[in-house]
Amino acid sequence: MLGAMATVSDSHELRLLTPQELRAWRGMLRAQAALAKALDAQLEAAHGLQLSSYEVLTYLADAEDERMRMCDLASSILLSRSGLTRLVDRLAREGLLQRVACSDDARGQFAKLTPAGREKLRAARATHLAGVRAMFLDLFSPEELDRLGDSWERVLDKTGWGCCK
Amino acid sequence: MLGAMATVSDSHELRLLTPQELRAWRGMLRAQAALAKALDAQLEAAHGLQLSSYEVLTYLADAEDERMRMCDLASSILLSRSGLTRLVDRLAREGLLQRVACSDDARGQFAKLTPAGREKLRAARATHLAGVRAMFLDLFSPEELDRLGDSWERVLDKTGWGCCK
DNA sequence: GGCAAGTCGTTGAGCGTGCAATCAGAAGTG
DNA sequence: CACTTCTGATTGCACGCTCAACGACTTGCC
Repeated sequence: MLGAMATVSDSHELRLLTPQELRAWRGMLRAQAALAKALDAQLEAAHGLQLSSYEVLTYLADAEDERMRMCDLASSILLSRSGLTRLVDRLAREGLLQRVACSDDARGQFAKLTPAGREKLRAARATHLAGVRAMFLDLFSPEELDRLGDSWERVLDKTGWGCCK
Repeated sequence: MLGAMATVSDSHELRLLTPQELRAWRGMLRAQAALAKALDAQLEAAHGLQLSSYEVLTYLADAEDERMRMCDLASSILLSRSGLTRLVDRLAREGLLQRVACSDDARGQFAKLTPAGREKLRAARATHLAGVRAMFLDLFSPEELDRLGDSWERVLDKTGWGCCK
């Protein structure tokens, strides 16, 4: 203990992280990375679908008339507009969605789910939700999940990301 | 409430996420993405250093003799071996570290911190830790941090990432 | 000792993403 | 109505990452 304190004094003007802080912080980084990679690999193996593609399909399925504007979609999944353009390109090429011109705003484009996309999502959702439960949700009680939700909200307020970059 | 239950029955064979679950899950995804981007941008702006580079320097600084084997480093920062090769290339080109042959194992390479790298890290650490505190650590009490640490540990056990891919 | 299998690090190819520039169209101002 | 300014979406480019393949070396086994 005292030994640890002594070596900490090599911080010249800076308060370093306590072990608890370090554990919470590095744990978060690793856990999130591990989760994302595991879920992505699972989805890829089972349905040949990337996590970002899955997210797009999910948002579309939940949206009015199964379609969304490109920019809304981009900010929903935290992707740049250019990144989304190409992602939608790929999904359209696979026939999972199609572009539809926007009548209100001639600049705009909708991405709209196709029947094939809806079916793909139906199949993938089972896999994905099972994974999310097994690797995350099932590890926590409802109270813990509420607390976690509160935590994220605090973080998101602080970083200021109600909307996108 | 009952209305919500009724609409949930559109899940044919599948239990969908409750609002609490959805909040905890999506919140985690967004919070982590927002944090990583904010911290990365901050470090880049202040010191022209990416988060992954910073991580490498940190691990080296904490290591015996300020050097680590390439593969250990790769698994520490959750990067593929080839990814690390190139990352170390960049850092070596900037003079922040150097490669050193390993005498025990002629296949091996060490990445070793240079004085310039040590100095760079010293400067960057202040920026980074301030950011981590402001956007994450300061938002939680010590008890909450402990609970979060426990949570990550559970997740990491479940995904099985003591070591790398 | 000699051979097979495994490991370490690097390289080439391919992919997904962000940034900056661009174009089309909308919205605000005189 | 003409003019500027802003926004939505796309494209070229550069970058960083992974995967697969490789060469160098180590380890285990007969």
